[in-house]
Amino acid sequence: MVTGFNNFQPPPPVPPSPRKIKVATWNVNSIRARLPNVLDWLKEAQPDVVLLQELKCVDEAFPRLEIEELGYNVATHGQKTYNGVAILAKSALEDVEPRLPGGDDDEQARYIEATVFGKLRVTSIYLPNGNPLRTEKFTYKLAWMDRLYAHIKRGLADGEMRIYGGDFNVIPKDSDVFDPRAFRDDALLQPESRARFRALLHLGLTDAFRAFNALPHQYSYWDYQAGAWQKDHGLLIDFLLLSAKAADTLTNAGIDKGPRGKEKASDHTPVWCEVTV
DNA sequence: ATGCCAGGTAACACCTGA
Repeated sequence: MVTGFNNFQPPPPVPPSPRKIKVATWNVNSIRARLPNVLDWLKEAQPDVVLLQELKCVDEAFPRLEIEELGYNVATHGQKTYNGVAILAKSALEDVEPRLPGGDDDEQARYIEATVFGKLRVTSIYLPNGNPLRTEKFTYKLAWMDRLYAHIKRGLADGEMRIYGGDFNVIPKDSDVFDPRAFRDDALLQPESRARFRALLHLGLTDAFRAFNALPHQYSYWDYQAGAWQKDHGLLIDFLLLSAKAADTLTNAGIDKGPRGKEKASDHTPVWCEVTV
């Protein structure tokens, strides 16, 4: 409506415009051995949130300063020699929770979650490998997956934006491995492991990569041995699983194979997605 | 059937990984 000269009102403060952010997961196989590769990739790929696994060091030994220098806040849950997970974010990290409930005597550092960008709950998961079969390692894997299922089911009840990312150590389908026969007796391919992974998806989670890429034989891990990388003998075992509210904003996802081809590479490569917060 | 390769720890061999 046209009004007089003196009716001008300043526009209301511009609401913080929706921000598209890149979230990635990467099993680095020792953060100290991988630090140059990780720093190079952070500068190049510019992710806003990074879920790391297999730090292989205690919290005090994590190269916090070098990563903070690139503009990230850091939350770690490490332990000596094995496992260890972290969250990096170009926002505050709120309500950091370093444990998966239900394992009172579980000393393995395989889980950390935090809220980033004030509204997105992210989790870095290093799911147990479970090999060899018919040992307590496999039963531990399945029990851990049962704990994860219960925790995610509770978490999804509030309908908020959540991303559960990490190394799930499950090959969901035969076409997610170069040769399923070679893994017939491997914990990653067992029906019990696969059923539990499917059950997570059936809670209503969206596999970010698979929302954009249905091709078979797309991998996130290649063994160091037997020229697996050169022959593209890989596995798809790293995932970003999004709650419905997060998936509603999902605009892209992919696997960044660049880091796997570098000198001193991790055996895993980053999986990423873009969401809006 | 086993080692292959890589990292960590500890000690110059062994464990774990997937």
